[in-house]
Amino acid sequence: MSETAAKEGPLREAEKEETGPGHIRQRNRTLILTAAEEIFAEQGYRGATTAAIAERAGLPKANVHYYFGTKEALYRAVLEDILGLWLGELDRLTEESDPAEALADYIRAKIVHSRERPLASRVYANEMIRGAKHTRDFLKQDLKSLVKTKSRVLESWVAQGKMEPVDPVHLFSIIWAATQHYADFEVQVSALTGRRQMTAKDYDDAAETIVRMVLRGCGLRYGKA
Amino acid sequence: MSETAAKEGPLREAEKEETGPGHIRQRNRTLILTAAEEIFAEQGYRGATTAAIAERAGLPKANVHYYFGTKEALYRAVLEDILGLWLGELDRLTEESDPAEALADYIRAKIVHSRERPLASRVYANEMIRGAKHTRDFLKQDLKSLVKTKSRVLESWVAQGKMEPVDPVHLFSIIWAATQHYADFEVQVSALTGRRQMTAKDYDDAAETIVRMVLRGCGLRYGKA
DNA sequence: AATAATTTTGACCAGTTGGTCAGGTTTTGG
DNA sequence: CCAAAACCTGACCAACTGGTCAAAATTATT
Repeated sequence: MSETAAKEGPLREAEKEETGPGHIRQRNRTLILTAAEEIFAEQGYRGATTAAIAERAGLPKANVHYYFGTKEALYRAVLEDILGLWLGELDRLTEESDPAEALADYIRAKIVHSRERPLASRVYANEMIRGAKHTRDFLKQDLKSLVKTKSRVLESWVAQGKMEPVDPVHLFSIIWAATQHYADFEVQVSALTGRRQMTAKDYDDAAETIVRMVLRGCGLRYGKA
Repeated sequence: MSETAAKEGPLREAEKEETGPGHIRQRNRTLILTAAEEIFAEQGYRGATTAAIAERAGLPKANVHYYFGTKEALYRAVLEDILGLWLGELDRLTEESDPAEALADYIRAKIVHSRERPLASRVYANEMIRGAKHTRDFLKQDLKSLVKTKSRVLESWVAQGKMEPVDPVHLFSIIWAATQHYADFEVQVSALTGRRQMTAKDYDDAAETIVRMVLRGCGLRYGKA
């Protein structure tokens, strides 16, 4: 993991704090959540064991239960962390913005996400594959209404003559599928490129290919065509 | 599951046979493999239990071990079944064929696959997410060489002036991601459309949207643009 | 310093897991 | 019809599972 190196201030981030009430709670919860994301991503929900999570976090198993109670509660906490990241990313799609620019920015941002937080993507993918039992409400309420809102933005773009009509659900599905693929199926992509890991250029090329297909698919200009 | 109703002949399929040596083996192995695909898709490798597979197959657990030995061997058998399906689908991409037609056919065929065998897709997705520990050789040998072969087809299309250059790895990645998304993330797509399940029209619309983006992304004509 | 609140953790438990096996039943081939 | 091969399965096991708990250690508050 590359350091997100902001210049060291007196207190770079809240989590840098090492005294005060609740600081132990904060630190250990973060340790456990990070470890849990790794284990859930690698093993799935049922395959993940609280013992493995505890070991990865460097804490005794009983400590994990002290902070999160049950394995399911911990899983939900991990998912909520991830969904927090997911939402609010679509902000750049507004009626005023230029469709080509906004969509391209969004796709590139999603690819950055796949590169920087692949484990989060994998936990989410696992949750969907298994039927989204813990995420039903999020899907049917938050995500659905968000997509509905953004659909109106797309409609307004079409009405303004800025782009061709496209089914919004399928547009978003394709963008999400293509971008998250590089997190979830990284091992397959790496096998095909012949490299052990994907490089920064691989991710950039992926983003540009997706942008090109999506923009032209929406009747927008990209490159020479 | 919709019946693949071919007219009832005296022996519609080999598995219809009900006598002869090995017919019990054949029937039970199929029962177990089908059940295993379901359970592995729903629960992942570690989450699937041999007891659950046995119950779904309608057989005692010991019988599962009688035919497949270990859970891992059974999992490998399921994967091999699936990979058999995957390969050979790319046959329609040849130097002589028309790129737009061939790619569109391929995408539509993949979507049909997502609709008809979503469980297979989910088992495979799970395997990739978890690092492809049982599929390394397939990826690095069979799949890689297949993509290399098809890359040359794409190159020849470009050389013939039939299409613009596109990175083949990313092209296939996007096609696979987008098409398989409708199997793996069906619950998410359904939540967004507001229907409990995707309809035949949903799959058709999905396919057309993907075809449109891919063809235009490759500098090929689709629709009015 | 004394007390209260929080945190830590080894030991423990009941239920589940993949896998085994011996002794039985059924099917097959002659 | 009979012996051999194939098939079946209840009972069992050691390892592991999520979760509990009470006593101890640490940290916060007065």
